[in-house]
Amino acid sequence: MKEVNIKQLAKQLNLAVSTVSRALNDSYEIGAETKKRVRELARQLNYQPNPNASNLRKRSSKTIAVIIPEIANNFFTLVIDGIEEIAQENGFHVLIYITHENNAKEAAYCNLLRNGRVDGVLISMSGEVNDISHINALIDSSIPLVFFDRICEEAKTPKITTNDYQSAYDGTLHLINKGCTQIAYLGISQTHSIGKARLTGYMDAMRNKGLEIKPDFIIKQSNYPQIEQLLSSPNRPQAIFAAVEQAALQCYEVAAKLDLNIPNDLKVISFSNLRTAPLLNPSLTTITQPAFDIGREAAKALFGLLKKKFSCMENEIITLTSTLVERESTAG
Amino acid sequence: MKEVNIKQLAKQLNLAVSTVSRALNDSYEIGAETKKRVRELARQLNYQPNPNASNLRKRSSKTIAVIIPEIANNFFTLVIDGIEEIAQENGFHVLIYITHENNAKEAAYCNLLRNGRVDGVLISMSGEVNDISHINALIDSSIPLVFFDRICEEAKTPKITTNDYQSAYDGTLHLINKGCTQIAYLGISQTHSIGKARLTGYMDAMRNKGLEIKPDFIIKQSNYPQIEQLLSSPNRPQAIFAAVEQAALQCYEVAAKLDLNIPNDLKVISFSNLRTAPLLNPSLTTITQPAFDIGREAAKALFGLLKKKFSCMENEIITLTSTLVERESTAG
DNA sequence: CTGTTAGCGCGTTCAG
DNA sequence: CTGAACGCGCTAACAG
Repeated sequence: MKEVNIKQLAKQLNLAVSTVSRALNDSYEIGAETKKRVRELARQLNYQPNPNASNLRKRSSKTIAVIIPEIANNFFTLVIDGIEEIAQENGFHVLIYITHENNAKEAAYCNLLRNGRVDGVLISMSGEVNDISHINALIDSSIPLVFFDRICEEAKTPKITTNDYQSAYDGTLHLINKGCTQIAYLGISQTHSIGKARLTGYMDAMRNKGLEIKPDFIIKQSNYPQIEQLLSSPNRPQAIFAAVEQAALQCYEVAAKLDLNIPNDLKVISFSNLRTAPLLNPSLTTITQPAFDIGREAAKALFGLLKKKFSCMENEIITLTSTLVERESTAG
Repeated sequence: MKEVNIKQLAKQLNLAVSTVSRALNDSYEIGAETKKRVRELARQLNYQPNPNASNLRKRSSKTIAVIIPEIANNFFTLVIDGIEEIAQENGFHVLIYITHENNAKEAAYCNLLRNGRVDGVLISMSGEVNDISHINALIDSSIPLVFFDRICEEAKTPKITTNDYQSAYDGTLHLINKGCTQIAYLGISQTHSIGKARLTGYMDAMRNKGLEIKPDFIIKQSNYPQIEQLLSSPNRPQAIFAAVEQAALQCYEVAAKLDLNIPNDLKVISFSNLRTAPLLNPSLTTITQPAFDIGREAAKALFGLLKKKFSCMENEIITLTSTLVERESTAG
């Protein structure tokens, strides 16, 4: 109701609007006494500058956008937590856009961000096709951009990622060292960076240990029917390498249906980022990404670009490390 | 780089700025032919109206804010998912603010939102003290507000909540029916609505079944030392009622340290909202809130207010229902 | 140190 | 149906 603006402040103080503006922005050319008076009244009237007017004039919004494929997912949740922390430190606002793995939506959102709504963008790409023209459009509009997790190799801009290849390799090795030779791979999508890296890590580990890679044992787009077929076959795998938590979840559900005991009948290892690890089923071995730090690093990289007024010029890649955790202490 | 604005469009089309503006906004007073020409060029030049200018003029931002105590928490994650879905349908943008249970931050954020940055606010209150002057300030600025989960009883504005009292009551009853008589309560904070409701539900169930409520068994601010003391005592409880997932987590960690077997030595039931339920430890019985729907309902209520141009006038309460899930099928 | 003036990019009168 | 002019609230350039 009472939309108090700078003009009203000026009138009440018998000052010019610009003086008030400068006082509020702590300009060096305003007397201490005046500043005090201005601030006093501003606080009293509960004055809040209109960000639209201010942004329009200053051509900066103190806002960043985070574009992610999904949010009901512990990894992205923790990333946001990290991003928000850094944004908060820098006094920035955070817009969230969820693409639901839909490339068209991703493109639409990028377009909405091309004109002053945000100063920079953090993005983890959707799994759908890889038309990256919307990314390029953003870069052309000189909006600083940082990729995390599901990165776009081609783009000349910073990227934060984890050692997906290596941890997939290690995870597979972990199963092999437990005596498993028949290991199946469950993925979700192969069209994004991490899908490829994880599958390759799995395959290389198998190959280097002289194990056969059965085509039937590789499900790139994990789904119930295929998992059920896989697990109910007489020569089913001894172990599952799940590239995403979702796949492990499906696996557990199918195993329950088929009365398969995990880990006795079937060992499962999965990428998973639950913070509530002790509440996890002890039969599940997990590979956990440093999600919170990924968020922090991505945000830091973006603010680095913003401060240097550089935009998308340098394309360093920061790689963080995941950790493997086995829970069942003394099973058997 | 190429910040294309409406003026440039007008020049290229040999039209007045106002005509272009009207064409883009599909005004009835513009000819079909002109509209087509304008849109053609706009698309071609990848024109995107500057939202700051537009918002300033229209006094509306097509943006809502979501203020939550934390995000590394499945409940809030799912709520955001629901909110984002409805926001997306309405073409709105979503700003996220995390207070980390800090009332001062909550107040600061509310103040930032008082002047045109957003058209409405969805909030779940921090657990700290209950100074709600910032809430009232928001309402005074006639910014529509909707509470969810951790509501503020006093505020005259819509509230979305779950049947916390009843499900805490039922959960406690569940433990009692399993033969437990010594049941401890672990909470986090009593200063918000759900803390009170859940504790009351627990107490009423105990009382109605004629069971003693031991003060030692009620830990309002769950923490490791107190849980450890509780569980290592010779007359420790037979069961734990955890009002939040975090408390259950602490409980599992302490139990592991003390070599207590769950559920044989200790039964645990907890409010918890993991979507990946099958990956949960089967010994944990959970009460799950319809988080996604809470988000959707809250957002719908807010958009209802926005459309009617009402702001905070009606204060209906929508109550959704949680579900209790026991996992261990045939333990014993 | 302070006031005056001129836009930022857009939507919206008011004329034609 | 279209154009010219004004102003949203604020900051920046130019005076004094």
